[in-house]
Amino acid sequence: MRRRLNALAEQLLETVEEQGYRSTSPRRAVAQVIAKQDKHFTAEDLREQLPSLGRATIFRSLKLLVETGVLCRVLLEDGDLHYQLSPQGHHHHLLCVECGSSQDLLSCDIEKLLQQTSASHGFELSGHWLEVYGRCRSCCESESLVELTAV
Amino acid sequence: MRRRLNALAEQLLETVEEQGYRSTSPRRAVAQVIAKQDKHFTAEDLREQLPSLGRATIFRSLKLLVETGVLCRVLLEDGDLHYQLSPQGHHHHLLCVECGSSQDLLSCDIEKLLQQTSASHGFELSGHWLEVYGRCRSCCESESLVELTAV
DNA sequence: CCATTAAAGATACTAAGTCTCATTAAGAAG
DNA sequence: CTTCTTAATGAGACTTAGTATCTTTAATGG
Repeated sequence: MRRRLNALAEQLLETVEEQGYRSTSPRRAVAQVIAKQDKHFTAEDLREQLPSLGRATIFRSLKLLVETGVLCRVLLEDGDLHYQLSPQGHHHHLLCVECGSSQDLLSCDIEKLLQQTSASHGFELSGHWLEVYGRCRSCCESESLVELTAV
Repeated sequence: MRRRLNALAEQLLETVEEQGYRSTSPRRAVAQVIAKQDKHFTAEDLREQLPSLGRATIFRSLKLLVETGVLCRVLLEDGDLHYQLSPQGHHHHLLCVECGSSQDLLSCDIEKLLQQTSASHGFELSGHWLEVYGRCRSCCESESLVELTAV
């Protein structure tokens, strides 16, 4: 009995199949669970939600999904690396240090700036990794709410 | 017999002492070896150069040195984290993907840009992590040399 | 010079990931 | 629908980076 996948999970699987990989039931399960995550996650998070899958399979799936561009890795402020769904192509993350949510920054305006800075150091730019930390709108708002209520 | 420390190693140690930590012989040894590194390194690199020190001591020293601001962690393109000597305060790295060398970028001009971008997403910026990858001047030059010689 | 206490060393443990190898199951072909 | 090939899985050993615990050692303040 092949469980019904939601639209997002189906899309992930398709991308994998398009690249010539098989659509197996462990991969369907992983896609399903990833589609449900509402923030960045670790391999261990998936494992807890998929106790019947082999540990290696989960790591292999994650690796595959990163390679196919479906997932990306996020660097947390403390140096931990987590995974999350990735919009196609180059992008950055606004990571909320309070609730852990993350927004994608699709337009990367720093490229020009980096290009100049690099060049002035005799450096031939080939890439960069940028993560931005702070507090998201809703965390900012809920704090003002607390302040108001406290008065 | 307290081995003579070079100036840089002495400086590292001083910073540690200033923060109220003891100047022990393992810490001197670690400082000495770190001062000699010409590029970013791992705990394992230190361990090979200091086989007589306990493993935990090396990790504890690294942690201490990062906390005191003497060292910083560098994110390589593949997600590996290495250590390297840190100029005081906020900075970024230009990492050469060919020879592994790294230059520090002390002026961080992206702050303003990030501030704007964040604000437009209702995001209250508190920090960022940026690594820049490419090829350093000398790697670029040695390639042109090869090309010239090949002709 | 001694007492206090931080730090070291040994070692077990955890977390994240890879490797090997025997078994299973996609999916292409008949 | 069955059969074949080969990719993928699962189990489990191994690796790498780091932490925790606990006993012993040694830095420094008095």
